[in-house]
This record gives sequence, C-alpha cells and structure tokens, in this order.
Amino acid sequence: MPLPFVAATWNVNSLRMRLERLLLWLAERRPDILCLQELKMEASLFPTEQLRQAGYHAAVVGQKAYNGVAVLSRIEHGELVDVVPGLQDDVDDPEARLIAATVPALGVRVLSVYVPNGQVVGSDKFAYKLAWLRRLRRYLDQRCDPAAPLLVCGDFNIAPEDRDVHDPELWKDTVICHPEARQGLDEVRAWGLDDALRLVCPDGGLYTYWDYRQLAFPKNHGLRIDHVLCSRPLSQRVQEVLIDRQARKGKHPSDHAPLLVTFR
DNA sequence: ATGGTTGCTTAGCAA
Repeated sequence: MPLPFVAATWNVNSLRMRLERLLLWLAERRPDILCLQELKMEASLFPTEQLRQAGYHAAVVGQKAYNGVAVLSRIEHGELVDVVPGLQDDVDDPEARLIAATVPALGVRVLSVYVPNGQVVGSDKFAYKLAWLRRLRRYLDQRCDPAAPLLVCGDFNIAPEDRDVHDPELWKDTVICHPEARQGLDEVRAWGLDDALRLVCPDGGLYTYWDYRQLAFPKNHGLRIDHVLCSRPLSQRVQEVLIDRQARKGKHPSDHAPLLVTFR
C-alpha cells in the first residue's frame, strides 16, 4: 500500500512579503508536498535554510521581480531528486514558470506551474499563454508517463467552467474564461490528468483567488484558477480537498488561498 | 466622489 499524503499549491504573491505567513502555515498544516508560485525573487535569495529548519526540502527556479516557482517536500520523504527547471524545449524563454521534482519516499513526480495570465485577449501576452499551454502538453507527452503518479499543481490563470467564476457574465471571454484558454487547459488534461477538486466536489462558489480590490474576498467575488491536477494512479486515491480560506484572511495575505488535497 | 489593491521598482507595469 502506498503512503497517504497531502499535496498543496499556493500562489504567495512575493515570497519575501509572505515568508513569515508561509512558515506559520507550514507549522500548522504540515503538507507533505507544497507547490509555490509567484516567488518574485531570484533563486539566490530563496530562503532555503529557513525552510529546511521548518522541515522542508525545496527545489526552486527564480527570476527578479516576476514569476518564480518552487516545490517543497517534507524532509522525512527524502531529498528531492530529478529536479528539472523549465519547459525544456527549444523556445528561448526566460520566464521562471515551471519546475519538476520527484519525492522519493512517496514515489510522486511533482510539477509546480505558473501559467501566464495573458492580460488581454488578442495581445502578445495572450498568445504566449496559449503557446505556453501547448508547450506544457508537449512536455507531458515527451517527459512524463500517464501511468505513473504525477501531480501538476499551480496557478493556471484559467477558470475551467462558469461555476468556477463568481460572475460569469462579467468574466466572459476574458483571458481567465476565454474558450481558447479553456481549450488549452482541456488539452493539457486530455494527456491524462484529473482536476482533483472536481473528483470529490461538484459545488460552485469555490474559489482560490480574490482580487485585493473592492472587498472581493469578504463578498466571495472570486475565481477558481489554482488547480491540483493528478494522473489516474493518483485520481483513485483522492480523499479530501480543502481551500484554506483562513490563509486569505488577516493582515497582508496573498490574493490566493492555498488548495490542499489528501491522497489515501 | 470618476475612485478602487498590492508588489516590484522607482512612475509604470503586472496581476
């Protein structure tokens, strides 16, 4: 029998600003695996030692001011191995949006991803978002095995369906909901990934992101754009999913809440 | 009342 574990994903919107909060949260929740996005720092500034003291190994790709992703895993599960940064294709792309690592004791390959936002439909940035999703699918085709345990966790900047949006009319055809963006996500998932939350919960009104403006969080004007996707060997082990709204409260929160998935 | 929030980097961009 494989070991049960908890995997989580959290866009922290600047690790420098969120480190204290992250350390408190890790002490409280103790997830086995955590994928982080929007570190907004160079890898040389990453707090490797503080996280180790908190009980976690880390694999990180960073860049100055923007993007940056990491995979954390509890030290007891062994040093992260086969750490691979980036999409590994022939595109010259300086943006730090993907890192892969394997957690030895759990036998799980983990990808932390920060899909481009895309800003405005029709812009160069939107074209980059769509191309990035095609590149991610190609990465899965070439480098991953759908019959093996795989997690693809992160901020996808896509609400898969209208039930994932507080006001679908307001968001219709924006970069978050555009049919081409949703199709890009569908094609990633068609490789062999399930949306862990939807395996156990059909409810609408479940969001992971709320704008800082206009009291969006207390009004629950949110979007479900952060996802834990899992390959079939893990799908059948999904036991419970939690969006940790507590972590979006109080002073100086990220604009995203962590999403946690328990695998039996 | 023509706003609104945060973070990075320094007035403008990105989300």
